[in-house]
Amino acid sequence: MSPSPSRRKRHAQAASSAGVITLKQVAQEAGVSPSTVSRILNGTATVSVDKKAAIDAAIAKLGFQPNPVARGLAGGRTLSIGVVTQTISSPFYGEALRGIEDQLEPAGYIPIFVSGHWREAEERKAISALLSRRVDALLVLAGRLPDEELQALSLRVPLVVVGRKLQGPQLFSLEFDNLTGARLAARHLLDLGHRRIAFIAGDPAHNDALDRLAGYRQALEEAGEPVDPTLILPGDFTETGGLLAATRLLESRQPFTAIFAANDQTAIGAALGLHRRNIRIPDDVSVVGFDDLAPARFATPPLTTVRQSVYEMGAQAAGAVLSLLRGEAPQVVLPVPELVPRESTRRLLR
Amino acid sequence: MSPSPSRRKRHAQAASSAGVITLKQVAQEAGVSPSTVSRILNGTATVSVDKKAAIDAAIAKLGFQPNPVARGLAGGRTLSIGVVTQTISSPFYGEALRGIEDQLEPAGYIPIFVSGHWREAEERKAISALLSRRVDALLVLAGRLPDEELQALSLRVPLVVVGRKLQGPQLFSLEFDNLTGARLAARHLLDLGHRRIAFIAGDPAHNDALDRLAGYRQALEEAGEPVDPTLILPGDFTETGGLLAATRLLESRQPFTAIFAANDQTAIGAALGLHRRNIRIPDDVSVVGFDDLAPARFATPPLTTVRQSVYEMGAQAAGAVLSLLRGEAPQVVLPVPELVPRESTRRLLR
DNA sequence: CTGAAAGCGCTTACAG
DNA sequence: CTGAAAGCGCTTACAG
Repeated sequence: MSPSPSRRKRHAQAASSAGVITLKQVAQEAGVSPSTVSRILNGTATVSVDKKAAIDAAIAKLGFQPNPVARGLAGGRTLSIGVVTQTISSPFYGEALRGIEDQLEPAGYIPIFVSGHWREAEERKAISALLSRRVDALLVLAGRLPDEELQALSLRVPLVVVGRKLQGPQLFSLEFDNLTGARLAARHLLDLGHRRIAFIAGDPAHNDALDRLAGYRQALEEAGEPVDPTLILPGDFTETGGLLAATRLLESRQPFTAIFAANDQTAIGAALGLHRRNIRIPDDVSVVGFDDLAPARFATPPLTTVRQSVYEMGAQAAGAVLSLLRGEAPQVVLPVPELVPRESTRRLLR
Repeated sequence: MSPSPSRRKRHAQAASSAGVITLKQVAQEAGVSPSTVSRILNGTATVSVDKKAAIDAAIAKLGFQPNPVARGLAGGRTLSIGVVTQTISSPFYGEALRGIEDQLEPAGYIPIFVSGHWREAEERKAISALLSRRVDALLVLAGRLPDEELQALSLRVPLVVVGRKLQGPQLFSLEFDNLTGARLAARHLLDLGHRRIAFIAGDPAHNDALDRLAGYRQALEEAGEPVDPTLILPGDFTETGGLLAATRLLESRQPFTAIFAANDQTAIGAALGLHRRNIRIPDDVSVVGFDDLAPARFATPPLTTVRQSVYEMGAQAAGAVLSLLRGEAPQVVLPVPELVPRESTRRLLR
């Protein structure tokens, strides 16, 4: 008997995914060594023209697709990017993820989305799971992790952060111009003659929220209007938060003629709160949102808001990741925020 | 000089992710062989109590986390599940993905979401990318792939499909009870005295859409009402589709007192169409949606709809994947559809 | 320009 | 119950 002649077959079941072609088979077909195939695959060295042709032909003929898992193990690259999102089901993150996906796909990278749910511990866990899967880079959308922690993280893996101001050799961040956007929104209301303008804030742990509040204040100050703290209500970027805030505002009996909400979802919740008390938009109260996502466009009445392309933000962030991976300095140009007047605002009648 | 003494260090840069602990180090620390560590990790064999204790201690001490990439290569498992979604940014898919994520996470699996955008070619490409990454199973949400193709796919990899009726040894599918749900919605309108009830359909390539239409017809027939084909308008499950359909309906000058839309997004688009013509909901026309997602709850007025837990659907589908992976027959119990009456419908006044 | 060989970090028949 | 060894499918210094 020949000694263990079936050794080769031990892993037969690992290849259960049918007749998967390996690099080795391509090499055989092309009459070269696996190393050479690998090299042309990775553009890692110059290869003679005829061999390249033979290999290309073999790849095409066999329909070879390199196994990213093996590449990951051997080369330390997995062609996957870990993306830490907060609430995968919100329209905001949905748009951003779409931008990321669209940008990464043509480059051959695949995003792996994990939700942090605005909880520090969960974000940390998500990142650890992503790292253990050897993602090539990380893209963190907002969240509550301390800046220092992200800074430290970027020592281990290329990192792009949305909604912070951070930088480092392998660290890049980008932000909307929330301040300008919010000033636009508030000024729009001021221009329409509104003076008692309430603001429903976003999650205070979120830079965007802080900047939008600052923009609101600034616009009022620029117009020489006092900032009345009783008109500033807490919110959390959700419809429920907006509904609650509007209800509280109404109960406080503070006079007001307009509401500027920190995002569209908040504005829509607030609109419902007004509706419940038979207050009509825009006849009785004007409402402005922020983001210009689908819910704003299709609200009844359609919501005046500030357009920030969340999709573009996602795409640019993903582009920055790709730059970092190539060892280049990311170059991003975000579209400037723009006011989109629709039917939820109107001139104040005296 | 000793011959190539630095061989060992060649891959130093692969371990760039800092001091990653390997299984080998755990074995050393515990004084056992790597095989044994692997075995207790996988529960693959009974191991003596003392060794197990030593290994557990070593794992804890070193903070060892097995490398899924290596596990994938060696064992043929990657602990990742490929999920083909259609529009990652829609509220519907957002909810479903959340359910999937929540179900998979505690089991140690990670979902990899890829969008098919309702295009056959893209779905095919997505699946191929997922397979090349050696996902352990596939979860396909709706889409346009022919049943036969999915059937064939399930020969290669465990497959769960949402929104079809398919089965096989490694194939499982689950569906909402759309027919019942749609009958509930239409009957609600009939009970309120409506007779001229328009229906805005969903994407006809989608089973859900067909079943909802069938439910609408059935309810009318049961009530002895004629089904008027001029009151059945095409749609595509989007707000824009709903808006267009409502506009066309109005322009057709067909009399109607209620609209049943194939999903919430369509209903919201239709509501905007009515609003543009100064038709009030529910005073002039009643509107019913389907799904009960956030946009329905926070619409103005809040939308009467049929509740189908999309989240639960996602979670159950993911649960089915896990069952398949364990070699068990999936056991799913979907909540029954339920009518949620809100403010967009009211009794027809004569 | 190119091949042979070692290695990535695991898993798993084999053989006690 | 457990170890030594081969192998998963690649990549990459080394040495021509």
